[in-house]
Amino acid sequence: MFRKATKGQETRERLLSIAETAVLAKGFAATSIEEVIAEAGITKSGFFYHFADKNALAHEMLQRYVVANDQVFEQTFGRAAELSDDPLQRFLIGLKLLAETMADLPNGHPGCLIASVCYQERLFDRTVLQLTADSVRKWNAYFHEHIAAIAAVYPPSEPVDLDQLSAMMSCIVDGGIIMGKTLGDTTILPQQILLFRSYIKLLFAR
Amino acid sequence: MFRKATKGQETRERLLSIAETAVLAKGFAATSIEEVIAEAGITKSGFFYHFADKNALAHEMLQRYVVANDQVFEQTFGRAAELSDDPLQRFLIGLKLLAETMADLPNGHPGCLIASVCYQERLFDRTVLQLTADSVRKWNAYFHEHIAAIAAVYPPSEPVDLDQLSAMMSCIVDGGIIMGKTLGDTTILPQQILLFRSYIKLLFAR
DNA sequence: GCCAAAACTGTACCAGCGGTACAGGCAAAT
DNA sequence: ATTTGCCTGTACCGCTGGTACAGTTTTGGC
Repeated sequence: MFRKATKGQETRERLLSIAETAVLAKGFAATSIEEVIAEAGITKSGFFYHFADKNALAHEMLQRYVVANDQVFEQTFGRAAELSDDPLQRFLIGLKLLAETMADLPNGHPGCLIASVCYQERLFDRTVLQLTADSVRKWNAYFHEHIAAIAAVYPPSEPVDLDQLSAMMSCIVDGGIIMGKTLGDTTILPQQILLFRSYIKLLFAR
Repeated sequence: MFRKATKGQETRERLLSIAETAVLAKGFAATSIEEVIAEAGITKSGFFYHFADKNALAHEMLQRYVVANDQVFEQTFGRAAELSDDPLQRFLIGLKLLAETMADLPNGHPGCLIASVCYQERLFDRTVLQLTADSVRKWNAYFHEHIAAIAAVYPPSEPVDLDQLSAMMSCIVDGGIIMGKTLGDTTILPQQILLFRSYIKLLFAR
Protein backbone atom coordinates (compact mmCIF):
# COMPACT_ATOMS: atom_id res chain seq x y z
CA MET A 1 0.00 0.00 0.00
CA PHE A 2 1.36 3.39 -0.97
CA ARG A 3 1.48 6.05 1.62
CA LYS A 4 -0.84 8.89 0.92
CA ALA A 5 1.02 12.17 0.73
CA THR A 6 0.38 13.79 4.06
CA LYS A 7 -0.23 17.48 4.49
CA GLY A 8 3.26 17.92 5.84
CA GLN A 9 4.83 16.39 2.78
CA GLU A 10 2.80 18.67 0.56
CA THR A 11 3.99 21.72 2.49
CA ARG A 12 7.57 20.50 2.26
CA GLU A 13 7.19 20.10 -1.47
CA ARG A 14 5.79 23.57 -1.79
CA LEU A 15 8.61 25.05 0.26
CA LEU A 16 11.22 23.19 -1.77
CA SER A 17 9.68 24.23 -5.05
CA ILE A 18 9.46 27.89 -4.08
CA ALA A 19 12.99 27.81 -2.70
CA GLU A 20 14.36 26.21 -5.85
CA THR A 21 12.88 28.88 -8.08
CA ALA A 22 14.23 31.60 -5.83
CA VAL A 23 17.69 30.03 -5.56
CA LEU A 24 17.99 29.72 -9.33
CA ALA A 25 17.10 33.39 -9.69
CA LYS A 26 19.06 34.98 -6.86
CA GLY A 27 21.38 32.41 -5.41
CA PHE A 28 21.19 30.62 -2.10
CA ALA A 29 22.41 33.35 0.23
CA ALA A 30 20.02 35.94 -1.17
CA THR A 31 17.08 33.59 -0.94
CA SER A 32 15.55 34.60 2.35
CA ILE A 33 13.55 32.23 4.43
CA GLU A 34 11.22 35.17 4.94
CA GLU A 35 10.22 35.38 1.31
CA VAL A 36 9.89 31.63 0.90
CA ILE A 37 7.48 31.34 3.81
CA ALA A 38 5.62 34.44 2.65
CA GLU A 39 5.00 32.86 -0.73
CA ALA A 40 4.15 29.52 0.86
CA GLY A 41 1.75 31.12 3.32
CA ILE A 42 3.40 29.70 6.39
CA THR A 43 5.21 31.10 9.42
CA LYS A 44 8.89 31.03 10.18
CA SER A 45 8.34 28.51 12.92
CA GLY A 46 6.51 26.32 10.45
CA PHE A 47 9.52 26.41 8.19
CA PHE A 48 11.85 25.32 10.95
CA TYR A 49 9.53 22.50 11.78
CA HIS A 50 10.31 21.05 8.36
CA PHE A 51 13.96 21.97 8.04
CA ALA A 52 16.51 22.07 10.82
CA ASP A 53 18.27 25.00 9.16
CA LYS A 54 18.89 26.53 5.77
CA ASN A 55 21.47 23.89 4.95
CA ALA A 56 18.92 21.13 5.44
CA LEU A 57 16.72 22.93 2.95
CA ALA A 58 19.60 23.03 0.47
CA HIS A 59 20.25 19.34 0.93
CA GLU A 60 16.68 18.27 0.33
CA MET A 61 16.34 20.72 -2.53
CA LEU A 62 19.28 19.16 -4.27
CA GLN A 63 18.10 15.62 -3.66
CA ARG A 64 14.76 16.55 -5.14
CA TYR A 65 16.43 18.11 -8.15
CA VAL A 66 18.69 15.14 -8.76
CA VAL A 67 15.81 12.68 -8.54
CA ALA A 68 13.71 14.74 -10.95
CA ASN A 69 16.60 14.96 -13.38
CA ASP A 70 17.20 11.23 -13.17
CA GLN A 71 13.58 10.65 -14.02
CA VAL A 72 13.75 12.88 -17.07
CA PHE A 73 16.76 11.01 -18.39
CA GLU A 74 15.35 7.58 -17.65
CA GLN A 75 12.01 8.47 -19.14
CA THR A 76 13.51 10.00 -22.26
CA PHE A 77 16.05 7.33 -23.01
CA GLY A 78 13.67 4.63 -21.80
CA ARG A 79 11.16 5.76 -24.39
CA ALA A 80 13.95 5.79 -26.96
CA ALA A 81 14.82 2.22 -26.06
CA GLU A 82 11.27 1.19 -26.91
CA LEU A 83 11.66 2.64 -30.37
CA SER A 84 14.84 0.91 -31.41
CA ASP A 85 17.12 -1.97 -30.49
CA ASP A 86 20.23 -0.47 -31.97
CA PRO A 87 22.35 1.33 -29.34
CA LEU A 88 23.25 4.17 -31.70
CA GLN A 89 19.67 4.72 -32.82
CA ARG A 90 18.48 4.56 -29.24
CA PHE A 91 20.88 7.26 -28.17
CA LEU A 92 20.16 9.47 -31.18
CA ILE A 93 16.42 9.15 -30.63
CA GLY A 94 16.89 9.86 -26.95
CA LEU A 95 18.88 13.01 -27.67
CA LYS A 96 16.21 14.19 -30.09
CA LEU A 97 13.48 13.55 -27.53
CA LEU A 98 15.50 15.37 -24.89
CA ALA A 99 15.99 18.33 -27.18
CA GLU A 100 12.25 18.41 -27.82
CA THR A 101 11.48 18.24 -24.14
CA MET A 102 13.84 21.16 -23.51
CA ALA A 103 12.35 23.10 -26.42
CA ASP A 104 8.86 22.60 -25.01
CA LEU A 105 9.65 24.25 -21.69
CA PRO A 106 7.61 27.44 -21.91
CA ASN A 107 10.19 29.77 -20.35
CA GLY A 108 13.23 27.72 -21.18
CA HIS A 109 15.14 25.56 -18.73
CA PRO A 110 14.84 27.12 -15.27
CA GLY A 111 18.48 26.39 -14.48
CA CYS A 112 20.73 23.67 -13.13
CA LEU A 113 20.97 23.49 -9.36
CA ILE A 114 24.32 21.72 -9.55
CA ALA A 115 25.76 24.66 -11.44
CA SER A 116 24.18 27.04 -8.95
CA VAL A 117 25.77 25.17 -6.04
CA CYS A 118 29.08 25.03 -7.88
CA TYR A 119 29.24 28.81 -7.96
CA GLN A 120 28.42 29.11 -4.27
CA GLU A 121 30.32 26.14 -2.94
CA ARG A 122 31.50 27.83 0.22
CA LEU A 123 27.92 28.21 1.42
CA PHE A 124 27.28 24.50 1.68
CA ASP A 125 28.54 21.71 3.87
CA ARG A 126 30.36 18.63 2.60
CA THR A 127 27.27 16.46 2.30
CA VAL A 128 25.70 18.86 -0.19
CA LEU A 129 28.86 19.15 -2.24
CA GLN A 130 29.26 15.39 -2.14
CA LEU A 131 25.73 15.06 -3.46
CA THR A 132 26.46 17.28 -6.45
CA ALA A 133 29.69 15.47 -7.28
CA ASP A 134 28.04 12.06 -6.98
CA SER A 135 25.19 13.14 -9.24
CA VAL A 136 27.51 14.39 -11.94
CA ARG A 137 29.52 11.19 -11.74
CA LYS A 138 26.33 9.16 -12.01
CA TRP A 139 25.17 11.03 -15.09
CA ASN A 140 28.58 10.66 -16.67
CA ALA A 141 28.43 6.93 -16.01
CA TYR A 142 24.91 6.78 -17.42
CA PHE A 143 25.91 8.39 -20.69
CA HIS A 144 29.11 6.39 -20.77
CA GLU A 145 27.02 3.23 -20.75
CA HIS A 146 25.08 4.38 -23.78
CA ILE A 147 28.14 5.53 -25.66
CA ALA A 148 30.23 2.48 -24.85
CA ALA A 149 27.42 0.31 -26.19
CA ILE A 150 27.51 2.30 -29.40
CA ALA A 151 31.28 2.13 -29.72
CA ALA A 152 31.17 -1.63 -29.25
CA VAL A 153 29.09 -1.93 -32.42
CA TYR A 154 30.21 1.05 -34.46
CA PRO A 155 33.91 1.84 -34.32
CA PRO A 156 34.35 5.62 -34.12
CA SER A 157 35.59 7.30 -37.27
CA GLU A 158 38.29 8.92 -35.17
CA PRO A 159 39.85 7.72 -31.91
CA VAL A 160 38.00 9.38 -29.06
CA ASP A 161 38.03 9.04 -25.29
CA LEU A 162 34.62 7.71 -24.33
CA ASP A 163 34.81 9.14 -20.82
CA GLN A 164 35.37 12.60 -22.16
CA LEU A 165 32.65 12.16 -24.74
CA SER A 166 30.21 11.13 -22.01
CA ALA A 167 31.18 14.12 -19.93
CA MET A 168 30.65 16.36 -22.93
CA MET A 169 26.96 15.69 -22.74
CA SER A 170 26.55 17.29 -19.31
CA CYS A 171 28.94 20.09 -20.22
CA ILE A 172 26.87 20.94 -23.29
CA VAL A 173 23.67 20.92 -21.29
CA ASP A 174 25.02 23.08 -18.48
CA GLY A 175 26.67 25.43 -20.92
CA GLY A 176 23.55 25.58 -23.06
CA ILE A 177 21.41 26.42 -20.05
CA ILE A 178 23.71 29.28 -19.06
CA MET A 179 23.94 30.75 -22.53
CA GLY A 180 20.20 30.41 -23.00
CA LYS A 181 19.51 32.21 -19.74
CA THR A 182 22.11 34.87 -20.34
CA LEU A 183 20.93 35.70 -23.85
CA GLY A 184 17.26 35.11 -23.10
CA ASP A 185 17.12 32.64 -25.96
CA THR A 186 15.28 29.43 -25.18
CA THR A 187 16.34 27.76 -28.41
CA ILE A 188 20.00 27.53 -27.52
CA LEU A 189 19.82 24.56 -25.16
CA PRO A 190 17.85 22.28 -27.51
CA GLN A 191 20.04 23.34 -30.41
CA GLN A 192 23.20 22.50 -28.52
CA ILE A 193 21.81 19.10 -27.61
CA LEU A 194 21.08 18.47 -31.27
CA LEU A 195 24.55 19.65 -32.18
CA PHE A 196 26.01 17.13 -29.75
CA ARG A 197 23.76 14.55 -31.40
CA SER A 198 25.20 15.58 -34.73
CA TYR A 199 28.70 15.00 -33.39
CA ILE A 200 27.73 11.53 -32.18
CA LYS A 201 26.32 10.73 -35.60
CA LEU A 202 29.44 11.96 -37.32
CA LEU A 203 31.61 9.91 -35.00
CA PHE A 204 29.78 6.61 -35.11
CA ALA A 205 27.37 6.55 -38.04
CA ARG A 206 29.80 6.48 -40.93
CA MET B 1 53.34 58.48 -22.35
CA PHE B 2 51.53 55.78 -20.38
CA ARG B 3 49.95 56.71 -17.15
CA LYS B 4 51.62 55.23 -14.19
CA ALA B 5 49.21 53.13 -12.18
CA THR B 6 48.34 55.32 -9.26
CA LYS B 7 47.95 54.05 -5.73
CA GLY B 8 44.20 54.37 -6.00
CA GLN B 9 44.04 52.19 -9.08
CA GLU B 10 46.11 49.55 -7.35
CA THR B 11 43.73 49.52 -4.42
CA ARG B 12 40.76 49.28 -6.76
CA GLU B 13 42.39 46.36 -8.49
CA ARG B 14 43.01 44.65 -5.19
CA LEU B 15 39.43 45.17 -4.10
CA LEU B 16 38.12 43.84 -7.40
CA SER B 17 40.40 40.84 -7.32
CA ILE B 18 39.46 39.91 -3.77
CA ALA B 19 35.79 40.43 -4.51
CA GLU B 20 35.97 38.27 -7.62
CA THR B 21 37.53 35.37 -5.77
CA ALA B 22 34.92 35.66 -3.05
CA VAL B 23 32.02 35.95 -5.47
CA LEU B 24 33.14 32.87 -7.38
CA ALA B 25 33.29 30.91 -4.14
CA LYS B 26 30.19 32.13 -2.33
CA GLY B 27 28.11 34.16 -4.71
CA PHE B 28 27.52 37.88 -4.78
CA ALA B 29 25.00 38.22 -1.96
CA ALA B 30 27.13 36.25 0.48
CA THR B 31 30.20 38.30 -0.34
CA SER B 32 30.13 41.01 2.28
CA ILE B 33 31.83 44.33 1.83
CA GLU B 34 33.10 43.82 5.33
CA GLU B 35 35.16 40.76 4.47
CA VAL B 36 36.50 42.27 1.27
CA ILE B 37 37.84 45.33 3.06
CA ALA B 38 39.20 43.15 5.85
CA GLU B 39 41.25 41.15 3.37
CA ALA B 40 42.27 44.27 1.48
CA GLY B 41 43.37 46.01 4.66
CA ILE B 42 41.20 49.03 4.08
CA THR B 43 38.30 50.68 5.86
CA LYS B 44 34.68 50.78 4.85
CA SER B 45 34.97 54.47 4.05
CA GLY B 46 37.86 53.63 1.79
CA PHE B 47 35.71 51.13 -0.04
CA PHE B 48 32.93 53.62 -0.63
CA TYR B 49 35.46 56.10 -1.88
CA HIS B 50 36.11 53.71 -4.78
CA PHE B 51 32.64 52.29 -5.36
CA ALA B 52 29.35 54.10 -5.01
CA ASP B 53 27.63 50.91 -3.84
CA LYS B 54 27.83 47.15 -4.16
CA ASN B 55 26.31 47.20 -7.60
CA ALA B 56 29.07 49.47 -8.86
CA LEU B 57 31.54 46.91 -7.58
CA ALA B 58 29.71 44.17 -9.51
CA HIS B 59 29.74 46.24 -12.66
CA GLU B 60 33.44 46.98 -12.57
CA MET B 61 34.21 43.42 -11.56
CA LEU B 62 32.44 42.11 -14.62
CA GLN B 63 34.06 44.62 -16.93
CA ARG B 64 37.43 43.60 -15.59
CA TYR B 65 36.61 39.93 -16.11
CA VAL B 66 35.38 40.45 -19.65
CA VAL B 67 38.45 42.44 -20.62
CA ALA B 68 40.77 39.82 -19.15
CA ASN B 69 38.92 37.07 -20.98
CA ASP B 70 39.09 38.99 -24.24
CA GLN B 71 42.81 39.33 -23.81
CA VAL B 72 43.25 35.60 -23.25
CA PHE B 73 41.35 34.81 -26.43
CA GLU B 74 43.10 37.44 -28.50
CA GLN B 75 46.48 36.43 -27.21
CA THR B 76 45.87 32.73 -27.73
CA PHE B 77 44.38 32.91 -31.20
CA GLY B 78 46.68 35.77 -32.11
CA ARG B 79 49.66 33.56 -31.39
CA ALA B 80 47.99 30.80 -33.40
CA ALA B 81 47.61 33.18 -36.32
CA GLU B 82 51.36 33.70 -36.29
CA LEU B 83 51.92 29.99 -36.65
CA SER B 84 49.72 29.32 -39.66
CA ASP B 85 47.93 31.07 -42.47
CA ASP B 86 45.29 28.42 -42.92
CA PRO B 87 42.06 29.30 -41.07
CA LEU B 88 41.49 25.71 -39.98
CA GLN B 89 45.02 25.24 -38.73
CA ARG B 90 44.90 28.55 -36.95
CA PHE B 91 41.78 27.62 -35.09
CA LEU B 92 43.02 24.13 -34.24
CA ILE B 93 46.31 25.52 -32.96
CA GLY B 94 44.44 28.18 -30.99
CA LEU B 95 42.24 25.57 -29.35
CA LYS B 96 45.26 23.52 -28.41
CA LEU B 97 47.00 26.54 -26.94
CA LEU B 98 43.87 27.43 -25.03
CA ALA B 99 43.58 23.91 -23.66
CA GLU B 100 47.21 24.10 -22.55
CA THR B 101 46.66 27.45 -20.89
CA MET B 102 43.69 26.02 -19.00
CA ALA B 103 45.66 22.92 -18.07
CA ASP B 104 48.46 25.06 -16.67
CA LEU B 105 46.23 26.87 -14.19
CA PRO B 106 47.50 25.50 -10.87
CA ASN B 107 44.12 25.14 -9.18
CA GLY B 108 42.06 24.84 -12.30
CA HIS B 109 39.93 27.58 -13.76
CA PRO B 110 38.66 29.77 -10.93
CA GLY B 111 35.21 30.07 -12.50
CA CYS B 112 33.25 32.09 -15.02
CA LEU B 113 31.76 35.31 -13.69
CA ILE B 114 29.14 35.34 -16.43
CA ALA B 115 27.87 31.97 -15.25
CA SER B 116 27.94 33.22 -11.68
CA VAL B 117 25.86 36.26 -12.60
CA CYS B 118 23.51 34.10 -14.65
CA TYR B 119 22.61 32.10 -11.56
CA GLN B 120 22.00 35.23 -9.51
CA GLU B 121 20.41 37.44 -12.14
CA ARG B 122 17.88 39.02 -9.81
CA LEU B 123 20.66 40.58 -7.75
CA PHE B 124 21.95 42.80 -10.51
CA ASP B 125 20.62 45.79 -12.40
CA ARG B 126 20.06 45.89 -16.14
CA THR B 127 23.44 47.34 -16.99
CA VAL B 128 25.23 44.37 -15.45
CA LEU B 129 22.99 41.83 -17.17
CA GLN B 130 23.39 43.71 -20.43
CA LEU B 131 27.13 43.49 -20.00
CA THR B 132 27.03 39.70 -19.63
CA ALA B 133 24.75 39.26 -22.63
CA ASP B 134 26.87 41.54 -24.79
CA SER B 135 30.03 39.70 -23.83
CA VAL B 136 28.58 36.33 -24.68
CA ARG B 137 27.36 37.67 -28.01
CA LYS B 138 30.77 39.13 -28.69
CA TRP B 139 32.52 35.84 -28.00
CA ASN B 140 30.03 33.99 -30.15
CA ALA B 141 30.71 36.44 -32.95
CA TYR B 142 34.45 36.07 -32.43
CA PHE B 143 34.34 32.30 -32.80
CA HIS B 144 31.87 32.57 -35.62
CA GLU B 145 34.42 34.60 -37.54
CA HIS B 146 37.01 31.87 -37.14
CA ILE B 147 34.63 29.10 -38.03
CA ALA B 148 33.07 30.86 -41.00
CA ALA B 149 36.55 31.41 -42.39
CA ILE B 150 37.17 27.70 -42.08
CA ALA B 151 33.88 26.74 -43.67
CA ALA B 152 34.59 29.03 -46.60
CA VAL B 153 37.65 26.96 -47.44
CA TYR B 154 36.72 23.52 -46.17
CA PRO B 155 33.12 22.48 -46.75
CA PRO B 156 31.89 20.66 -43.66
CA SER B 157 31.49 16.90 -43.97
CA GLU B 158 27.96 17.28 -42.69
CA PRO B 159 25.65 20.29 -42.89
CA VAL B 160 26.00 22.25 -39.67
CA ASP B 161 24.73 25.59 -38.40
CA LEU B 162 27.78 27.77 -37.93
CA ASP B 163 26.09 29.97 -35.33
CA GLN B 164 25.32 26.97 -33.19
CA LEU B 165 28.80 25.61 -33.66
CA SER B 166 30.29 28.91 -32.55
CA ALA B 167 28.06 28.98 -29.51
CA MET B 168 29.13 25.43 -28.69
CA MET B 169 32.59 26.70 -27.88
CA SER B 170 31.43 28.86 -24.98
CA CYS B 171 28.98 26.20 -23.84
CA ILE B 172 31.75 23.62 -23.67
CA VAL B 173 33.99 25.98 -21.74
CA ASP B 174 31.33 26.99 -19.23
CA GLY B 175 30.18 23.39 -18.85
CA GLY B 176 33.74 22.19 -18.51
CA ILE B 177 34.48 24.73 -15.81
CA ILE B 178 31.44 23.67 -13.82
CA MET B 179 32.13 19.95 -14.09
CA GLY B 180 35.78 20.52 -13.26
CA LYS B 181 34.91 22.51 -10.16
CA THR B 182 32.18 20.13 -9.08
CA LEU B 183 34.32 17.02 -9.42
CA GLY B 184 37.53 18.71 -8.32
CA ASP B 185 39.16 17.55 -11.54
CA THR B 186 41.26 20.21 -13.26
CA THR B 187 41.76 18.09 -16.37
CA ILE B 188 38.14 18.20 -17.48
CA LEU B 189 38.10 21.71 -18.93
CA PRO B 190 41.20 21.28 -21.13
CA GLN B 191 39.99 17.86 -22.22
CA GLN B 192 36.62 19.22 -23.24
CA ILE B 193 38.27 21.98 -25.24
CA LEU B 194 40.35 19.37 -27.03
CA LEU B 195 37.26 17.29 -27.63
CA PHE B 196 35.60 20.29 -29.25
CA ARG B 197 38.76 20.67 -31.31
CA SER B 198 38.40 17.05 -32.34
CA TYR B 199 34.84 17.74 -33.49
CA ILE B 200 36.02 20.69 -35.57
CA LYS B 201 38.68 18.52 -37.16
CA LEU B 202 36.17 15.80 -37.93
CA LEU B 203 33.80 18.33 -39.45
CA PHE B 204 36.20 20.27 -41.63
CA ALA B 205 39.44 18.36 -42.05
CA ARG B 206 38.23 15.48 -44.17
C1' DG C 1 -15.19 10.51 19.09
C1' DC C 2 -10.76 10.13 21.58
C1' DC C 3 -5.94 10.71 21.63
C1' DA C 4 -1.39 11.06 20.32
C1' DA C 5 1.43 12.59 17.03
C1' DA C 6 2.03 15.89 13.32
C1' DA C 7 1.90 20.36 11.82
C1' DC C 8 2.09 24.18 12.76
C1' DT C 9 1.62 29.59 15.27
C1' DG C 10 3.32 33.54 18.23
C1' DT C 11 6.62 36.05 20.31
C1' DA C 12 10.88 37.58 21.43
C1' DC C 13 15.44 38.33 20.42
C1' DC C 14 20.19 39.15 18.31
C1' DA C 15 24.21 39.82 15.43
C1' DG C 16 25.70 41.49 11.28
C1' DC C 17 25.27 43.78 6.97
C1' DG C 18 24.51 47.41 3.59
C1' DG C 19 24.54 51.94 3.49
C1' DT C 20 24.90 57.03 5.08
C1' DA C 21 27.14 61.05 6.97
C1' DC C 22 30.73 63.70 8.09
C1' DA C 23 35.04 65.37 9.90
C1' DG C 24 39.20 64.96 9.25
C1' DG C 25 44.59 63.31 7.90
C1' DC C 26 48.50 62.50 4.99
C1' DA C 27 51.32 62.35 0.95
C1' DA C 28 52.35 63.59 -3.67
C1' DA C 29 51.93 66.53 -7.50
C1' DT C 30 51.82 71.27 -9.36
C1' DA D 1 51.95 76.61 -0.51
C1' DT D 2 47.97 74.67 -1.98
C1' DT D 3 45.28 71.56 -4.15
C1' DT D 4 44.03 66.91 -5.25
C1' DG D 5 43.71 62.06 -4.52
C1' DC D 6 43.33 58.62 -1.28
C1' DC D 7 42.12 57.34 2.30
C1' DT D 8 40.93 56.75 8.19
C1' DG D 9 37.77 57.09 12.31
C1' DT D 10 33.57 57.36 14.36
C1' DA D 11 28.93 57.12 14.84
C1' DC D 12 24.75 55.69 13.38
C1' DC D 13 20.42 53.29 11.31
C1' DG D 14 17.00 50.06 9.41
C1' DC D 15 16.50 45.64 7.97
C1' DT D 16 16.65 40.74 7.98
C1' DG D 17 18.52 36.10 8.36
C1' DG D 18 18.52 33.07 11.81
C1' DT D 19 17.64 30.97 16.60
C1' DA D 20 14.92 29.48 20.52
C1' DC D 21 11.10 27.88 22.67
C1' DA D 22 6.54 27.62 24.49
C1' DG D 23 2.03 27.05 23.10
C1' DT D 24 -1.93 25.73 19.82
C1' DT D 25 -4.51 23.61 16.17
C1' DT D 26 -5.14 19.89 12.86
C1' DT D 27 -4.97 15.25 11.34
C1' DG D 28 -5.18 10.42 11.08
C1' DG D 29 -5.55 5.95 13.19
C1' DC D 30 -8.21 3.30 16.15
